[in-house]
Amino acid sequence: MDGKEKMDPTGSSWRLGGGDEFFFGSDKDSSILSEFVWNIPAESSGGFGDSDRIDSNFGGESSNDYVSVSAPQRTTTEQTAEEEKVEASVSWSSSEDKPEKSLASGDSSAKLPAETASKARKKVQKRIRQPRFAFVTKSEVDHLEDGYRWRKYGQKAVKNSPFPRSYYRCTNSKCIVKKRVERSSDDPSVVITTYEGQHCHHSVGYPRGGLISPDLASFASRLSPSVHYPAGLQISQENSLHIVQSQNVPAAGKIGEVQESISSQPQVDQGLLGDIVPSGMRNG
DNA sequence: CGGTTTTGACCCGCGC
DNA sequence: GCGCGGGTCAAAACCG
Repeated sequence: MDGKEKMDPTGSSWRLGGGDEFFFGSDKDSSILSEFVWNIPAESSGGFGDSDRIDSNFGGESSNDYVSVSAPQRTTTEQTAEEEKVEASVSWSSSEDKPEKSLASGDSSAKLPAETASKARKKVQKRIRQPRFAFVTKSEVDHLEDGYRWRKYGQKAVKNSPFPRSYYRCTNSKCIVKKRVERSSDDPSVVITTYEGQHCHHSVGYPRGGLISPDLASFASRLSPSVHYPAGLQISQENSLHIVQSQNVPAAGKIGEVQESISSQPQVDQGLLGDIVPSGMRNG
């Protein structure tokens, strides 16, 4: 049971999903966040799901990139009015993930009998890892509204944590985005949300200029290794992320502006308009 | 009635 | 090769 410790809760960084991603622990991020002066106007707390355009390419080419973004957030306070601000730490990572996930999606095989299904399952065992990023959020609600609709498809007890981990999948059949939600065993008030993949559609919400997770997602997804960001971030290519805090971020309540700045990077968004899926996956 | 959640079983990767 | 832990499936239950 304790033969293999995959995680290192005591470390300054956490390893998840086989060590693909790093992000700052709650204890650390608090200090980090304090260095990051991401001021989000209260007016922007209109809602959690206002991402308009989630279109960006994960740097699929880059082998190991780690990006981390930290930013104080405001919850939608749907049911947690006392939760004024949510501190979030975002980290993103990508690895050689091939979009052959369609196989596992079970598109070709319509409905197989239980027998065949189990067999088919054996064949379809290529678990492809999508680029993903996680962010730590201080919130009382574990499942934060992010503008997308999710369907829970599993829940598992986490080893070093008394809290279970929930698995969600985007309800959009064409969207392969998944996310995991779990509470930090170290700080129950912290929720760790891990997104995997990219939405190929717009959120169900509407643009309101709020800072919400999809925005962060899109934001983070645009980041490329060894690139300087207006947010004062610098990403190292050495499987470890470095946050070079230096000044206030211009994220004056609108990550979208930041996206604009970032979009000037190569291979970022080619005006795909939501079709971030690799050309190979795009089935007209 | 359709969509979502629950939950146990199954599968896979990894470390030993 | 084995055991463990994580991730996913799928049927049943649940809910609006």
